[in-house]
Amino acid sequence: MNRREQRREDTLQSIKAAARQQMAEGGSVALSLRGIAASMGMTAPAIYRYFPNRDALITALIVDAFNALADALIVVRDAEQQAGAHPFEQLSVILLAYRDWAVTHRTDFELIYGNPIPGYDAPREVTVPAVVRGFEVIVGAIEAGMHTPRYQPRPPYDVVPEHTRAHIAELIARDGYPVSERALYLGVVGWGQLHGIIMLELFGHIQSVVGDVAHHYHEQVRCMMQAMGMSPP
Amino acid sequence: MNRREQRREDTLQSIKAAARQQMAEGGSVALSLRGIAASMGMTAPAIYRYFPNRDALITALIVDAFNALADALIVVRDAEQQAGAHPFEQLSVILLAYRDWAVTHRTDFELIYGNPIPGYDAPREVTVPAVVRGFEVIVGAIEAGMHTPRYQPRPPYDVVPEHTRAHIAELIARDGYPVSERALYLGVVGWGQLHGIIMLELFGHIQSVVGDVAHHYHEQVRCMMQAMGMSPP
DNA sequence: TGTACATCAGTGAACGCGCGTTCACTGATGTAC
DNA sequence: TGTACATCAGTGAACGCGCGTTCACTGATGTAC
Repeated sequence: MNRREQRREDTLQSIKAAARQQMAEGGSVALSLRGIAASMGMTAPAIYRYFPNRDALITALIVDAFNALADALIVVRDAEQQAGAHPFEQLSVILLAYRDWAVTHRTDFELIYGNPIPGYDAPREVTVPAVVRGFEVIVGAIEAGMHTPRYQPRPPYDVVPEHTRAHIAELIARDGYPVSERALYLGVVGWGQLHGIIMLELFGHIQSVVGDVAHHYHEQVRCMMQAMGMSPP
Repeated sequence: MNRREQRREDTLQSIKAAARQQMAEGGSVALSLRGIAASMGMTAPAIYRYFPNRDALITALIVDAFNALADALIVVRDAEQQAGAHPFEQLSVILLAYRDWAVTHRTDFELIYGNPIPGYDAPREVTVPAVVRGFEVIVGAIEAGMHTPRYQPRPPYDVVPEHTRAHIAELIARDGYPVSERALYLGVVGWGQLHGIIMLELFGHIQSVVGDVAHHYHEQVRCMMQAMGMSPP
């Protein structure tokens, strides 16, 4: 990488950083090439040396966000593994990290899980693998924990509803996930439960009811795991 | 109401209908006074006879949406009550109606529960009572059911975590809700769980995992109620 | 090491567009006598 | 019932703004001999 390539890489990262800054201030719709360029002391057409158009920039931001979220989960998972934690302890910490990332990077989280940007269609072949990377961390911990004595199946989460089971089986076969149907099912059920709290928190609908949302979330992770039979030691 | 007043009322409703249509096509950010006027065959300044500015129109749309959602829940609640259904059956049907409204009025749902519109701040004194109206329907059914033998408290949802309990107690005292702490707690917990599924569905993140989302949601309502001790007859 | 040429990041002007909002106005609808 | 006046919905022109994108260009950086 010579000097020119280095500078190009630096500028590219600066553009994305400026874009994130812009989103932080006005939401994901506030993204504008002219605004980004202005905040960098450049002119708008310069951006076109780095991205063919606005949509390409948005796609890059989305992929970055999904990967950053997955990275954050992997980091804590690995740290827990190093420390010899039980998979269910890993899972608990991973789920807390999930919310943590969402609230500390709320703009990125809104970008990937909030309203789609009008006039922009995320190319699924690019985004789906990035989503899966993060989701696999959660499901992996569930799967690992299910093979230990601490997993005590408990109704109603001891069975996978037939209709959903059939669909999940297909998905596992098609994409070759190394997980059981039940682990994937419990993963998506748990994901849905916690995702709701995070969305309500991000958009300010739940604070007035529960007070400290971090506390409430932590409590719900605990309750959910208990209800699913992933009991504490 | 004379002819002029009638026409005024009609036009006002037409403006809001056109606004909803616009949102349906381009998301809540696509809302524009000029666009609305154009779709009605009017000129933009005419809108100012009905709303002092764009924000006032958005506020009206938000309040309408919250109320429409609450109305939808109340309608099914009342129908179930007429039919002599047990409060937990009412609750189940109410929760299904919640998702139903969200997917059939997805634009309105996004407007009230999705990304805030940049540059717009919803006046809380107007929106909060509208939110509460709907939430009360859910909590009311829980409260009623808790006084019947079909409620069998079940861990971990048999206790309200102390920190949250304190906050909820304050809220009940301040606003004078006619419900118990536990009913409100179970309400907000359940709301969070189901809200997540709806948001994931609306933004297309869950279909590829579970297949039929309506079916999955229905199943999760059942599981959640069972886990909370609101068992079937 | 020095020179000629190629590459390419960034500029500045321009395009056509849609936006919210204001203002002075026209013409229809309603009211008072 | 008819007339004079007030009310008010809607128009058309205009404002200043920011947007994505294009184009021909300048000048710095890198490469080949």
